Amino acid sequence: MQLTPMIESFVYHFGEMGSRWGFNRTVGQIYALLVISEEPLCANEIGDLLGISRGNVSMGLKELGSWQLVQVIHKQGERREFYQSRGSIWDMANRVFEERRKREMDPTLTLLRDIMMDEAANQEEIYAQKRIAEIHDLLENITEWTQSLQSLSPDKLNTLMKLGSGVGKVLEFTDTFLSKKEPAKKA
Amino acid sequence: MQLTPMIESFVYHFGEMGSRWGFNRTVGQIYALLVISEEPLCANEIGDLLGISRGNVSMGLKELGSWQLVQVIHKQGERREFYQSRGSIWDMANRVFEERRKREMDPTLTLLRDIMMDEAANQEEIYAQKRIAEIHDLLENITEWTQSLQSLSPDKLNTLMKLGSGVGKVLEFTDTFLSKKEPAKKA
DNA sequence: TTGAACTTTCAGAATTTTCTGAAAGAATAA
DNA sequence: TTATTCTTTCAGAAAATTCTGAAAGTTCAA
Repeated sequence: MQLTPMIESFVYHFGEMGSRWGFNRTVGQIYALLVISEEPLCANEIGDLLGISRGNVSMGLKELGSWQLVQVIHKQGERREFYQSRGSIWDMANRVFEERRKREMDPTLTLLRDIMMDEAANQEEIYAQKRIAEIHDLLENITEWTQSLQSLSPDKLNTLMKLGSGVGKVLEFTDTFLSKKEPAKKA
Repeated sequence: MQLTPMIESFVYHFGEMGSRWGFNRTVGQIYALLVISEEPLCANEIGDLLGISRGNVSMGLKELGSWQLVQVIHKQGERREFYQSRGSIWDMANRVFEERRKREMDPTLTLLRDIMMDEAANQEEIYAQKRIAEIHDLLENITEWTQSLQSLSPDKLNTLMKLGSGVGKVLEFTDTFLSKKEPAKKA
């Protein structure tokens, strides 16, 4: 594999973006490389292509492993380990969401719940709790919603995405539909 | 306003989370403070409560302003400026999404499109372009989808969220509905 | 069991990000 | 105008993060 200008610009940009998704630049670059490489790559090759140390590659791959974004391949008669990105683009997006939820949303929800259970000591805390409850409800909603989207088949997810704002029209209709077919389901 | 243990734990946690949402710890803390304070706060008070320098507060407020998350209040007979969080929790979440989309998704989509336009120089680049196209399509889908969600009324959004995985059932039904009422809409 | 070929770890170096505080700027009142 | 009270800016300090490379660890063939 060689780093042509095209591939280079993709890898570098992905590196910058990576830091927004919860991992650092190098990790992003390593991942980008594995995603666009048809062949699995070994650690040395990754280090050479990106111009980073062997140790750094090792750390990066470990991190990507913990996100379940890469897998190790063993080649016939090779002692080295080769690395490959796992699953389809959709799977990857799902894993990133999932992982971020676990690492960020869940602890936040826990903290907010704890605070909501505390006895408010004064007027200020009463107001604070009210706001915190709003935030908690919003995050909980979003969390549950995204989780249920993830459980949808890729096929249905796609339909939903394609609907875009058309989802508004469907909803107008849905109220009646749901209340007839399944009274008091959740809302 | 005083930093009771309850409020402190909220503010600090929000600070940590803030960095995940595109701004740094201090900015997150300042924002948390403004969100749970019923009264607008002045810059000095914020600095004192958080134990950070006056200059840092100024930078933080500027940043939050650029995200349109805070607004300045002028009090009768006061020379100081007071700051307040803007809008409801939903509005805030929307602004953060919006801002991140502009800063991260849009540039990425542009880059990916550029790469897709390039002539592939060899087999490797052909494969790379294929993958890049997949990523592009996914991101574009997500971007359009979230944008159209944002244009929904809070009311409808709420219904949608509450639906959770029930959305799957609605979809089964939707195919027929949409193709009858609006043939060849988008999907 | 040894040695070759690899991987991982981690202390300290390098880099990047954030923060401070002094100085400059702005608004207002007298 | 000047004095006062606030805000902003930004160079350099401090802190946090990331990276390197040498050493230790692992695996396997012979």
